[in-house]
Formats: sequence, C-alpha cells, structure tokens
Amino acid sequence: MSTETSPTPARLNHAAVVALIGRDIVNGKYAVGEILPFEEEFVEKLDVGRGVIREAIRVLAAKGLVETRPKRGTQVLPSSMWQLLDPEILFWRIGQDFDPKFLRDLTDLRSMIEPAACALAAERASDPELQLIAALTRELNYAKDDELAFIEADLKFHRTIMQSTHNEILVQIGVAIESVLRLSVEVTVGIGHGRRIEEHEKVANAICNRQASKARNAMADLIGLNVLDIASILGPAFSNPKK
Amino acid sequence: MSTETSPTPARLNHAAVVALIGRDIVNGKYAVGEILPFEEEFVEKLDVGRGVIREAIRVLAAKGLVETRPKRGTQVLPSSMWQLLDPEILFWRIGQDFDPKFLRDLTDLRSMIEPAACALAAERASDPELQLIAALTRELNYAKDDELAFIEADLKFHRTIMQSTHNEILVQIGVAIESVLRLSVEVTVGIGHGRRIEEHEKVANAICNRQASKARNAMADLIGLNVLDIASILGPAFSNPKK
DNA sequence: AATGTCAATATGTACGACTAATTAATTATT
DNA sequence: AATAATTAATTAGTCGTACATATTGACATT
Repeated sequence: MSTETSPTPARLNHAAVVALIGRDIVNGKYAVGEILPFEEEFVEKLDVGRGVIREAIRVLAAKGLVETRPKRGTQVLPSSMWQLLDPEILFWRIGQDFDPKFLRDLTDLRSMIEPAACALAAERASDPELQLIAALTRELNYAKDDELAFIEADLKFHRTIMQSTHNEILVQIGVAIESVLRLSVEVTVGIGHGRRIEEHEKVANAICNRQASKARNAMADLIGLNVLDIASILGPAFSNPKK
Repeated sequence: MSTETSPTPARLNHAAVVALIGRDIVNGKYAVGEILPFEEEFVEKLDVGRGVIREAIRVLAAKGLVETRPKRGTQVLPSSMWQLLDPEILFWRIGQDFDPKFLRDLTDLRSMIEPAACALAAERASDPELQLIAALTRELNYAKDDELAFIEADLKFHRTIMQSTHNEILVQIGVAIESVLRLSVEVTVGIGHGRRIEEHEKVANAICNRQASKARNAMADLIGLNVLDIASILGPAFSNPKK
C-alpha cells in the first residue's frame, strides 16, 4: 500500500504552469518590472521540459502579463497592460482574496454597463428573449427557498439581459461582471430575497414593455441595493479603497 | 547577382504565425466549430518548426479563439468565447474592414462607458489630472489646423479622462474603444473642428468644476455628434446593422 | 565623450523520439 | 441485432539536444 503513495510525482502540465506563474504575477509576488527566473531555472525547479515553460510564458505574454526579450529574459509588464477581463486573470485575482480596490473597479463597471444594457435590451430584445426574461423572474420566485438554484437563476437572469442587447462585447463583459454579481448574491444568503425579487420584477416588466429608461432606472436601483449589501460586508475599504 | 534573390526565404516567426491564423479566424476564413489543419500540415505549409506552431496555437487558445484536444485537433470556439477587447484581436478585426455590426457594438460600449467615466472623473480626479485635462483642451485649440496633432490630442484627452477615474478596468476599456474614437475623428478630417472643440471644452469645464452629471451629459452630447458623423459615412448599415 | 566592435547570454527555432489521451473501428457479449 | 468491452489508429502533449538569433554590456577605438 505504501508503494502507491507516489507512483509518479504527477508532473505539471502546461496549464498548471500557466496558473502557477500567472497567479504569482497578478498577486504581486513578482513585482511589475521584475525579471522572472530564466527558462532553465523553471525547468529544473518545476521538473518539466523547456517547451512547457516556453508555451506557458507565451500564454502569459498573450494575456499581457509579461514581455520576453532575448538576453533580458521575461519581464513583468505594468498592470495597465494586463487583460483584466480575461477569465483566467479574473479568476486568479478573485479566487485569492477580494482586493477591495479591484472589487470597486468591477462594481463601477457593472454600474455603467448593466443599466444601459437594460435600456438596450428593452429596445432590441426579440420576443422569445422577452419571454425568457419573464420566465426567469418566475423561476426566481419558485427558487427563493433553494439558495443554490436561486443564485443560478439570478445569474442567468442578468446573463439573458446582456444577450438580449445583441451585442457580443456586452455579453462578454457580462461574463466578467458575473463574479461581482455572484458575490453580491452570496452575501445576502439567508436574509430573504423578497426585496430582491421585487426589484428583478420591476426590471423585467420594464424591459418586456419596452420601456427603455424605466428599465435603466430599475436596474440602477437593483445594483444600488447590491452595492449596499457588499459595502455592509466589506466596510469602508470598499467604498473608499486605498489607492 | 541572381544568387542574391532569395538569401533565405525569411522564415516566419512565432508572432507572424499567430497573426496569420488569428486573422483568418476572426475574419471567418475558419468557421466556428471548424477543425483547423493539424500541426504537421502547418509545419510543412508554413515551413516552420513544430514548436512555433504549437506556441502560436497556445496563444490563440489563451485569447479564447480555439481549443485543442488530443485526437480531435484544434477547434475554433464560438465567438462568444473570444476576448474581443484583446488589442490583437481588435486589431485583426478593425484592421481588415469595418464590420458595421462590430462597429456598432463598440459604439454601444463607448456610449455607456465614456459619459459615466466623465462623471466619475469629476468626482475622483486629482488636481494635477484636472490641470492636465484643461491643458489638453487648450492643446486641441492650438492643433486645430494640424490634423495629425489634433487627432493625437483628441485621443489623449479621452485617455486622460479614463485615467482620472482611477479605475484600471476603465482605462483598459478606454484603450479598446480608442479605435472607434480614432475613426470618428478621422472621418471628420477637413470639415473643421470648431464644434468639436466647443463640446470638448464643455466636458472639460464640467469635470474641472467637479460637476459630475453635467460632465456626463456633455460627453453624451459629444458622442452623439460622433455617432452622427460615423453614421453619415457608413449609412444605414451602421445604425441598423444586419444581425 | 561618442562610436564601433566583440563576446557573453537568454530567448528563439528546429528536429526527432516518445507519451498520453481520445476517438473510432472491431470484437465479444448479452 | 443491439450493446458493451477491447483494441487500434491518430493527434496533441512532452522531452532533450543542438543550433540560430538578437540584445546587452564591456571594451577598445576614434
């Protein structure tokens, strides 16, 4: 039995290396401007072939995290170059801890995008999409006692609105925003969703009646609630984050 | 002399391969869901090593364009997975031709982001940043006869506002929408910038006096002008693009 | 002090062999 | 005949070495 403990130390594959180094960069273990270890060092430290390291660094470069140059090595780029909305980078940043500053940035974005998207959806949504939105508000009601189902329905509600704008870019930003959204739902677990459901219904009704500005305002109200919820958990660090 | 015609056919490097395949994907030469040629085929067709192909495909995968799996090959992902705001992807799409649909999507985004960003900037901008914004409006005036300088000053004006929100994500989105911005400036070359400068001054004044909602409205007006300019060039295909 | 040359070095590329995983065809089973 | 298990074929994944290329920094030259 003891012979089975480590059949082979489970060599890292390319994706694991990307995550390993990527996390260390976005979390500041490697400072901006710093040259990170040379290929050969990674090769022996992680016990993988050089190709794996190279491909991993290529991926990081594609995401704007690093830049490679002969003789100088691989340098960490300023964070203004990072593709912050890239799902992986987002995951590395959110997964770790909730940097209040970054959370506020995402909330800013959400406050700009979602209300405006509701207005667009009210104008552009197809009839089937409107029906889907209406159906989802009902589903929210059914699921109000099942936390997990409620969260999923909530997320799908917002996602559907984004899709109803018929704007590829907005759909994508919507996916990025989902992490804040999920947080704002999760922090309210157990305190009842009555108010939340009401607000969702207002949004849905406005969209389905094609009242653009009403939909915008309703969503702004909804987000306002969420922001209060988040702020009550994170305290002043969120509303007024350290620079 | 004839021996010098082709010293070496200038082998493609990794970045060139990324651009080559990436362009073909975003422009639909490889359809969504399609399996693109196997590594070995690229190797002989492009006359490069297998590592180059692999690294290139890794980059494309990092940008969400493709997904690789053993035995199946490399498959083009649905465009909802593409990192549309990635500078390279943006360049491949914009550089080619102006897809009216995509242009409208970007304009939607701009209409949501920039006015709200002006409001934020009015609240959060530091004093030096306010001075910079003021200085840039003056620079716009000086440069009104030098088209190239005018465009650069215009872009820098908008960029500075984004930076004044102190929001990393907005700065990045700002960079992404710069391409539409550039277009909207370029289409008006030669017809005088008087009106445009006026509008910029309104925006700048509102921000510098920390009047958030006034700044929001001024920027919305400015964008409204730009949209009209673009629509007048592209015609109905822009305002009401084919799905 | 400015410029040009050269050697050191880390990334860039190539090639060949092998591994691993997944699909599809084949065979065995019910 | 339909279904499940087995096997074979294929393609991405990895490794290792050798060589090419480009950038840097030191040194020498003007």
